[in-house]
Amino acid sequence: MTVTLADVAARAGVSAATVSRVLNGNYPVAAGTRGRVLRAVEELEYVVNGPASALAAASSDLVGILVNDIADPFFGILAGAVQTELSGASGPGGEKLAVVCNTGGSPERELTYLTLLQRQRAAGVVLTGSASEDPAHARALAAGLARLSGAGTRVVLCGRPVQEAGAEPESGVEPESRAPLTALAFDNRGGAQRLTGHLIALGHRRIGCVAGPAGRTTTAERLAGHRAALAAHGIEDPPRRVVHGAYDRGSGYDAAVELLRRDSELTAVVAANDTAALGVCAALRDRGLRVPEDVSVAGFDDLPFSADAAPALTTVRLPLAEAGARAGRLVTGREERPPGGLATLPAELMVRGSTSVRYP
Amino acid sequence: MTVTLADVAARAGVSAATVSRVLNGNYPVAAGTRGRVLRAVEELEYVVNGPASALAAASSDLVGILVNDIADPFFGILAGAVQTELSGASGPGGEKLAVVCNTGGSPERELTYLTLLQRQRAAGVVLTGSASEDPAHARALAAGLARLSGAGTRVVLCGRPVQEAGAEPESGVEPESRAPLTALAFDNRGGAQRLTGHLIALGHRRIGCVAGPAGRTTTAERLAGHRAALAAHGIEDPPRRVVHGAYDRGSGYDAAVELLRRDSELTAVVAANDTAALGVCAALRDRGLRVPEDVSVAGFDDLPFSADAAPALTTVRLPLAEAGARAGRLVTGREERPPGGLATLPAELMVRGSTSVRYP
DNA sequence: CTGTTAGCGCCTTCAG
DNA sequence: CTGAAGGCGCTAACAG
Repeated sequence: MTVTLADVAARAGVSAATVSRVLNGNYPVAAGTRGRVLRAVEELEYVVNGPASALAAASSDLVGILVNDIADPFFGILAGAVQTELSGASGPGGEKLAVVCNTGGSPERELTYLTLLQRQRAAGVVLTGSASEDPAHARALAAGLARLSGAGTRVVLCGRPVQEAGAEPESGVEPESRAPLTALAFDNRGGAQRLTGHLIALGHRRIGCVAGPAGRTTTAERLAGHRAALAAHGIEDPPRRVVHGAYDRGSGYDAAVELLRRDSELTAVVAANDTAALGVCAALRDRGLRVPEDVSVAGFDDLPFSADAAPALTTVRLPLAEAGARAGRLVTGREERPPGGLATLPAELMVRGSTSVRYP
Repeated sequence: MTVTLADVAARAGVSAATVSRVLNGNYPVAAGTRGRVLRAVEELEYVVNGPASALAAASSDLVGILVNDIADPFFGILAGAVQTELSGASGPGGEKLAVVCNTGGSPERELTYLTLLQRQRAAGVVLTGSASEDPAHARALAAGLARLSGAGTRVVLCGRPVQEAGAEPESGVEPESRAPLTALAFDNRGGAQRLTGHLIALGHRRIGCVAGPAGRTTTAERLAGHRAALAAHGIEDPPRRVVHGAYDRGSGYDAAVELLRRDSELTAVVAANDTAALGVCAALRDRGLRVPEDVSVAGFDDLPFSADAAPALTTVRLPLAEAGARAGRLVTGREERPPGGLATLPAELMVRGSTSVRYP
């Protein structure tokens, strides 16, 4: 019914082995033979059976990309950049397919997807975004990644701390068989510190913080940077100035309302990301406060729409496209892993209209 | 080395077939036996070999999603919604994996991905976004989709016209073997017509149009709606009032500059989508024109950030999440296909601050 | 309910 | 440079 390698071989008057060789181009074949085979492929509209070759060759051309939420441009940009590099991978193994897995930030789903990808014998996996800080999950994740590595899958962390990278699940495992992890981290801490430092320089002292979801590494890193800036200037930082929330507009809105309820004298707010920052702005406006005249607001990530918000958002730019592209090259083995397996990508302060000197 | 079904069977003291049966849960197995098998699976950390089972069962659990650009929230939302439904597919075949393919709007890449997905024996494919209007590509695409359908892959068009749906590549093909295509279309034409109608009702007569990329179905549909509204009111529509461009901010900016160069008396501009509309706004601002006092601007799609732009964008809301979710259910066979295989989703006019009555 | 028996379609030594 | 043969790991009839 469906045409197979054997059909092509018969049509071309050669053996199946020869057809396989011209198709994979990994072995010398006479030009004439190759031509006949290729013609037969065309005529029969033959399409390789991926599962069959994956089984025989013990390798597939799937690459998994784990993201919190593909609808969020932060991850969309990252995933798109990875994907672009995958399709450019004409080298060893040719075109790879990107399997995008939405974890929704759930550690359980993260593990589930890791297993699913291992089941597919994925050639590589890129984990993006923040990780859970829960030790049990960190351990389970490290074990899962070790199993993948052990199976020959390349693992790249992108925009994640390296906590997993160092995990050594079992001694006694032959090191050669384990591809080492590679990590691309963002300088969240430094970026946050510069951002809050910028607000302090503008005269702000009562700075509210809409932190990201609790228990996640990215949240912790950015919060640490924020606090470091405050501490460096001897500014007190009572716990009531920090509210945790998700990375969406509604959370930003609610968090801002809560922060104002706790302290109506705030003159600035740093948000978990740009989307939340827009929610903060909306909440302020709804309460009759102007941005930045009454309250300065800052975001994080510098997503494309941030420059078009009104006022344009002061934020911290993360090199998402570069990070994704690099992760894509690393996971396909087209780029050498950085020394130590870890590279930190810069976070650049972008000063725009949503922050200004404190007026009162 | 790597643990197989046979290992699990040995450990549990049963045959490989039995292990397969408990794992797939598609055949009765005694509770006790099942327990022993499951324990063995745990102990051995056994993970099914996807390619092997796909080969034997002649089916995989991969679903392809073709998008123009996953970094664009329009597609991110769509893809995310599809994906969410896939992981909820615990029914027949269980969890499906989403393979996201960025075509960049290139018909060639579209065909390439279709072949790649056919090679993987994908369980289904969802094609999103606009299609090329070129007849040759339309034909090639129809042929490709027919091949997929013929191989048992479910095909769903989402936010696409049905031109492909009717294609009959070869007579003589047994109809039963071809799963029929299903299409979910947006009412682009109606939405555009209402949008331009809204501007006309506000007194605008010289309305510039930043249309999407030329030669694409979505562009054509929206432009047709725009023109229908103008025609309905007897407003002339010289060609110079329309400029084509991509769906990004820069294109919107450039197009606006060009439109103003051609006619500095414009009082309104409708853009290809929200992102381009923000570019239009930026261009107007840079030339000292206020939105909406001097020029009204409208977008399309109603992406999340549109409400936070300044001024908030008047636009047309497309039910992206609903469409994606439905496509996900259709492609996994969890929802009946609509009568005739085609459903049209409504496009709702959202009036906000970026459009106002024409101030002469 | 469970074991046995054949392949699924391709890759990969090993000869020639 | 090409062909023949075996097996990758699993599923799907058949028997029992």
